[in-house]
Amino acid sequence: MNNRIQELRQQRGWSQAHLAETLEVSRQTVNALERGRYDPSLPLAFRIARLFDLTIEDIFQP
Amino acid sequence: MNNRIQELRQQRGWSQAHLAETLEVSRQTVNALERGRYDPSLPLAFRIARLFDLTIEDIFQP
DNA sequence: GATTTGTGTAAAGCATGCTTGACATATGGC
DNA sequence: GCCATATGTCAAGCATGCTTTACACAAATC
Repeated sequence: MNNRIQELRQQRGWSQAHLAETLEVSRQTVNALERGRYDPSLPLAFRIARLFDLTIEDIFQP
Repeated sequence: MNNRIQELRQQRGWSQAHLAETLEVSRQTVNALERGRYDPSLPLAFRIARLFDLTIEDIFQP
């Protein structure tokens, strides 16, 4: 599953660590998601979508 | 996380077993999701949303 | 009364999501 | 050169998602 997390994060000038704090996950989790190592849980996908003010469908492409 | 899976399934007159086959998961998984025992993975949430022709946000409420 | 269909649940096991701690590398400022 | 920041990765461990097998119960049909 592809996602636009890195693109959306960089648009805002945030580090992976800053995004991780905001989402209340570890920095390693943000890194793994951006690199496509695994998909987020549904609750985390909702937090990501809300943070960027987008829908889950806008950010994740199955 | 609440969801409308049971409502959407019953609107269509489907059994849990039929929905499970369509989604390519076990009947126990459908039952667990409807009863709120756990949330689906993001890929499964996408399959559910597509099947009912709705967005993930329409079906799942965090 | 026996059978079938639909639903709920439990146990055991494997796969995935997420954690902490640690280390490596690159880049930029001093 | 040294330090700080940012990123990538690994290992071990715990939590969650999903499977198969199995059993129980209710309602409908025969």
